[in-house]
Amino acid sequence: MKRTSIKDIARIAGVSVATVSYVLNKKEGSRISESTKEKILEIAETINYTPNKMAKSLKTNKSKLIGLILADISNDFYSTIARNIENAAMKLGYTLLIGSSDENPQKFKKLIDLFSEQQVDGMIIAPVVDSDEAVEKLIKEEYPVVTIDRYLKNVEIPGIVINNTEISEQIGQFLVEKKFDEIVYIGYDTELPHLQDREEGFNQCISSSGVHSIKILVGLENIEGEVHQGIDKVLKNNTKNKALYFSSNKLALAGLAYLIKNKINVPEDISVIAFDETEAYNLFQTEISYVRQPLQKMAEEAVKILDGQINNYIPNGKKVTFNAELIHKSSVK
Amino acid sequence: MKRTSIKDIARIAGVSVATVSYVLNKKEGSRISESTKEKILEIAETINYTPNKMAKSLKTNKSKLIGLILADISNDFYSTIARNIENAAMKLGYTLLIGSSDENPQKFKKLIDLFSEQQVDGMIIAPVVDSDEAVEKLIKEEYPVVTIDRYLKNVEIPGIVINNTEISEQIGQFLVEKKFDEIVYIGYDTELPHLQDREEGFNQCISSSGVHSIKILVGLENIEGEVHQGIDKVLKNNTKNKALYFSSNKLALAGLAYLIKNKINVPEDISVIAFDETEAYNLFQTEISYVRQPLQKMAEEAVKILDGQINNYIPNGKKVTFNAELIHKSSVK
DNA sequence: CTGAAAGCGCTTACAG
DNA sequence: CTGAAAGCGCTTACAG
Repeated sequence: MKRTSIKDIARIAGVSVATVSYVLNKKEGSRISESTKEKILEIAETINYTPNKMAKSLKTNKSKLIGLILADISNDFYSTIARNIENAAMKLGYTLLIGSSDENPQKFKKLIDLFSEQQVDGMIIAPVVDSDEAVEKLIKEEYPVVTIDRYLKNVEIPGIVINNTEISEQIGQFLVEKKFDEIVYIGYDTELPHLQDREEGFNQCISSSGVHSIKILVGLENIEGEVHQGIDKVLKNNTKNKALYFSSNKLALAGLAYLIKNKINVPEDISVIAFDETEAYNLFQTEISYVRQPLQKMAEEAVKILDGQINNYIPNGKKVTFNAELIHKSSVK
Repeated sequence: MKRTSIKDIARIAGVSVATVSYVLNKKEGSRISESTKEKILEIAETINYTPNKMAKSLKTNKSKLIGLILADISNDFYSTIARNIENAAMKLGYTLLIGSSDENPQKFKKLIDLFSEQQVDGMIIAPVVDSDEAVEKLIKEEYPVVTIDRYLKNVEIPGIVINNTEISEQIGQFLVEKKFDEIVYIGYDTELPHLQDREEGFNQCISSSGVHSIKILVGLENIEGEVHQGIDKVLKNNTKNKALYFSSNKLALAGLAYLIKNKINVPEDISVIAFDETEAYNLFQTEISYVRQPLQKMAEEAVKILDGQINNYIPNGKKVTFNAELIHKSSVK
């Protein structure tokens, strides 16, 4: 695999590499005669010239590469984000490097290092627990970076967030008004701020309502098992009207799978509401009420902000908040 | 964002860049005194040195970048492949560039061009219809490339395939033996060879069996609509025992959503079998019988072959066939 | 044990 | 209208 270079073209055309570079970059400033222009273009075509973006990057200090770090690209939620970011990035001429952190700070840091060594112009990241230091370093180096889905409590960094607390409060309020005897919050036992926000939003409105409520907080190692166990316990007690609020699509998937397997009817036996959208809901016997995040807009904004930082349009980006929306279906009685 | 270079280290340490390079690369050949070695490492640490892989690539002609082109990264099936490839690639020190073709040959070609300009060491691709020319060009340039999921009929190219024809034949055979009065194949109206193989495998065993069978072949523009329409038609006629064979997970998702929405019971009213695994099946009222592809092994092999090509271990890779497996659940009566 | 130098494939002021 | 030259950040034979 021998690649042709600007040099080859120059040699064949009998001109300098500078001339070839000018022609290939269509610079209007220094005009080259039509005849040599044509000749060069033709030669480039016939010898199958592919520009070496790395060499260009080295000189221009712009790679047109963006690094994307998510928790797990095989997760529906993140792959949808990835796809939307891909679209937005491609429109602006960026190519995407992707990596999954698996909620592991070491992996996360490794990806940041890899991406910066690879000279990406910027990164879009979903930071994990204990990644503050790694992200802070990036910020200190003035590396263009924007968060998505998540944020960090102690690091000032531009990013896309949603109204986690408020929407969760809304859900709580909605369930309270429905007069459930027991409202169950299913969430993660985690320090990720955006998830804590969801929990807190829920707490706030529940505690003031006096409705009986419990929480199932699961670890990352055995999500399905703990969700099943938790729901099991809930079902065993004798309260009449119960509602489950799953605070992520992964939890919802685990929970709904358990409900269907055990022939628990929704919403007759128990009501359900879930965070995030997934095509999987369509296979469930009842249409699931869920929280929709405007993922496309969020992705577009993330890329836009990042691009702004890269080109110094925005010297100091702030957080941009999008509003998630509660979509009412029939899974709540 | 000013990045530090080997030069900075050299200047501070009072040595040449060559020496720094040797130390940083831990070359044993030319030994540097322990004292300067330590000094250099220490300086690198304190000035927060990040090696510029692009500059290295330019010199060494190896980027440690792999390009991955799939149909749509937001699709469950492809994102699982992507994740497995990511894991395998990272293990070998590669970073992943990802792009979605959307079954569009122009986009596909665009991605190939982008990736080669970005100097990826090789590509793993799921070629689309009418991409023969673009792929052939790659092959002619001796560009390391391996296909996954799909293959091309008229281009010799190493790749990972599964036994599409045989497994589809098996499914047909299985359904025939179950004595269904009508067996419905739901597939794409497409020229993608691997999908044609599935159709053909089905055809072969059905035609010889004499069982009544019909095919619903849908276009890419309106998958859900056409699947719904097709199933609707099937349900309207009076044959008793019917079975649906969805030849991809996307088709299955569309079909199952329709069945559940219309309260058609599986397998009581109609039996179902589907290609590919997806977590979504877990939300369906009946456990779905499906074809499992060994995606992890396929991804690992793809990366291994590609790595082999990149390093010239394997001068001329062939296709590697994996066997898909029919997982029996309760969706077939 | 260490350095000077060439070169990877580009871009871009500058000179003519 | 075009070219010589410097330089981006590295690596690597070669010389000493």
